[in-house]
Amino acid sequence: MTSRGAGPLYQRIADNLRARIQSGELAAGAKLPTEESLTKTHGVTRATVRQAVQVLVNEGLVVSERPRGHFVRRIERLIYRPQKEWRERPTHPELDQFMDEQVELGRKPSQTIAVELAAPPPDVAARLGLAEGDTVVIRKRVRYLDGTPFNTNDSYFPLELVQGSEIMHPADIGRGANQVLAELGAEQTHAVDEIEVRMPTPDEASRLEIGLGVPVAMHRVTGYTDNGRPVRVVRNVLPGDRHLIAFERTRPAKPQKGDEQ
Amino acid sequence: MTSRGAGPLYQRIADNLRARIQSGELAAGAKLPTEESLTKTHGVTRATVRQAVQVLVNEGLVVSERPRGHFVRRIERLIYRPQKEWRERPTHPELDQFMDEQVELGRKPSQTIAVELAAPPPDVAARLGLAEGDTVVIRKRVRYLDGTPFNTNDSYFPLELVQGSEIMHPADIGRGANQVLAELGAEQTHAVDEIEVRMPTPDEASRLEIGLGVPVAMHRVTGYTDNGRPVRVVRNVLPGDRHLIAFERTRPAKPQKGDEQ
DNA sequence: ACGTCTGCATTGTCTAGTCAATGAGGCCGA
DNA sequence: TCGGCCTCATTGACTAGACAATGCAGACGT
Repeated sequence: MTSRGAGPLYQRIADNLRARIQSGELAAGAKLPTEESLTKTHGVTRATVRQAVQVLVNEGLVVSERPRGHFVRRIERLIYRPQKEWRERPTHPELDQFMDEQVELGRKPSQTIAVELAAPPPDVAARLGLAEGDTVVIRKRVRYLDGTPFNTNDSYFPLELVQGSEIMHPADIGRGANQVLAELGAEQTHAVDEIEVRMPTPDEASRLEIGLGVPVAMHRVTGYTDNGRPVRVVRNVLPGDRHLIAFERTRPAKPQKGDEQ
Repeated sequence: MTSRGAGPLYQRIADNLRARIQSGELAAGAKLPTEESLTKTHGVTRATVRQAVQVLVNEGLVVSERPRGHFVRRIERLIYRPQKEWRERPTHPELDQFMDEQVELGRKPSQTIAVELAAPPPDVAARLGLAEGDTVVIRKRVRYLDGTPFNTNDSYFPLELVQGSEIMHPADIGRGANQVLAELGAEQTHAVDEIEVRMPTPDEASRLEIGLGVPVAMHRVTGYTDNGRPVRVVRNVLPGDRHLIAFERTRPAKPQKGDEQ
């Protein structure tokens, strides 16, 4: 009745609001009508209105700021470049490439570092060629931008490889962990990147202050030496509303037919 | 009371179920207790139980198969390799690299193709250097595996570039769209890949039969010729529960310091 | 043996309310 | 002028129901 179109009432209300968001009538940051007022305009109970709004929250379009109201989510993605690891020398040696880039844009990065010894999770164990009972050194970092958490960066190293090295010290490594690995005779020259897309676990959601309706990308890097030995696994958790992953390719010398990938 | 630990009742119930899933007590494919039985074991009304289950659905851990019950989601990810575009010659020329790989694993791929002329969406217009009022040729594909939709692959070409070519014909291009572009004097030798992580739009969700709690990766490729002209944009929509994006890197000749990216 | 029909368990939708929690803004006193 | 307190609008959590929709299995009929 209010909207033509089929489906349950809460879907129609959600469709109506979604359309108004996409059309720009409700711009990013705008306040949605209160639940109370929606009950009047659509002639349903508050429970139904709440169900409608919940749909939009789960789509990541709307955030709730209790008790101020519901607002259209603002999304600003910063560019995240996996390839930079080997591309550019940081101008601020105490930060890595990602954060370095942000400094140049006038933002204030910071990070926390913790080091622990523990058994590796199954995916890491498999990639390092270890058993799940083995011990790895884990360097856990949370990176912040302007005071809010931005992403996490957890590195896993085989214990025997980095025992006693700077990697086990919970402070920033100015010259980079790759450099330390090289000094230990395990220079990383090859890497496999994997990206997995899913909803955050409750742990991740709280560590990164991720709201409802925001998925994450898990960017996992396995680093290998020249002779194919895996020497580190990094797991980056990137909230979807804050990152745009970008990389570049140039066609190899001898081209072959390729279709529309 | 039922579980120690704080928070609202529905959260505790959700936490309880989540723990049982992660511990393996409720394995992938297992049926959750019915809402009715959960009301009894936790001493709450059905509305509260439903709220708890909804949390798990939105986390992507649980699917509802009405009216059979709720089940622990099965996840199987296939490896998706953006770099393959230029790497390997397909053994089945009528399919592209991604599907080709699946044939080898004994799965049955198929696809639908539609071609239309329309104005480009803003992100595509920006990357092709066009105005939003211009016209582009859009080749829309949906790829299926064993009968269920797997991902979508929409290519955008400037109209003047491909006018009258095979690209405008809604059938498979055996030798690949890249080859056709080359024959038109616009050989693609460089590409920029971007990956955006978000919840699917309702359109995407229905086109790909994506359930609640499953995010997507939007993999956007902008292809350039030798002299830097953008000649195509491809938008791949990859449901997160079905894909693992993978690519490889080798360190360039002159190494520079890099930190733990 | 085979199709059809019917009942049923289970989830989906919706109503009508109550009370709690919380951020913001205004009021008031020092 | 400034800090603290109070009010209030709004969302969050929960109860107690009713009825609809739908796959499946078992009964039934041919």
